[in-house]
Amino acid sequence: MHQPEHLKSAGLKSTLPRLKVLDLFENSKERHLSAEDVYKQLLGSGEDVGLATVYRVLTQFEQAGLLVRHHFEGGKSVFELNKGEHHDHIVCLQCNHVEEFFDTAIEARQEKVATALGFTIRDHSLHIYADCTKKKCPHKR
Amino acid sequence: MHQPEHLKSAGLKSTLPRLKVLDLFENSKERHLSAEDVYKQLLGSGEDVGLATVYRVLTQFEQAGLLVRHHFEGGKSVFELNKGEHHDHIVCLQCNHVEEFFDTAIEARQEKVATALGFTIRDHSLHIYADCTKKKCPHKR
DNA sequence: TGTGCGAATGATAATCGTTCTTATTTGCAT
DNA sequence: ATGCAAATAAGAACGATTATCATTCGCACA
Repeated sequence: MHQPEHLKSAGLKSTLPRLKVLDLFENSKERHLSAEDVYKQLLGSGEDVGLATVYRVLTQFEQAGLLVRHHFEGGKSVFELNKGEHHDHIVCLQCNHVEEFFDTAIEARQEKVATALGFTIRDHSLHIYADCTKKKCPHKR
Repeated sequence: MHQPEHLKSAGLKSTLPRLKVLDLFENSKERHLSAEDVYKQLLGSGEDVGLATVYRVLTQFEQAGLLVRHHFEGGKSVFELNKGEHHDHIVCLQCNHVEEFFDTAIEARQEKVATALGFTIRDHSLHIYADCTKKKCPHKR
């Protein structure tokens, strides 16, 4: 059920809080979770973790490449499992659900634009904030 | 020198702090300023404004459409004069200078992607974080 | 040109997300 | 089993931003 190997290969000890957090990301319905989300869900599951530990673990996982951090509007960081391939995000303004997408043309144009301006891209983020066109927003929050 | 009309047409009283802030954005070398930047520059010019007022004024100007707010990485909001036309940003990782660009192809693809996923775009932000390719970063900070 | 009132200000406290500190506990090699 | 470095939990501290509130100011009107 748990994957201590993931942690070990990342040079991290296999501790309870770390396993719990990893588990949460692998089994949670929402791919994108904030530190607060993680903390509350763990508390709700009867786990006894400190908020500070959650923040520390998330940051460590980010540095280890297990998680990716995003800065959406609203001031709080959001994390997701690192699937390896980059993608951008559409955030539903109704329910805050996050949809992922990847568009080769957009990626290519970004490179072109940056090069033309004399820059070498290190990172980028494209966030689209949008309304779901369906009558009732289908994404459960 | 000052433009009380701008304020009046926005439904805002023409007060000293507001005129000073507007002036700063119109005459400052850097187009992109944080609340702290504005506060320090005003203090440096001998003005006696409160930090709270700076935050209040910036938010009011944003709502009035005079300024646009951006959330770059680093946790603080950055503002710029609203020129009317949308554009995206490249942030220099060396000096934090912000360069603006607009690419029709990228904008079009975004619309296409969002529509395909069943969304109507309300807003979006594309931030490219990059290194300047010149030996010495030419942008003064 | 005063005068009054509601809006705007500045000082400071409060809030929010996040990080730091420290004493205690834990994983794990021995 | 045992020891020790690493990890933890609790709470203090932090930086950016917002709220509170008593005082001051802009401005319509007399």
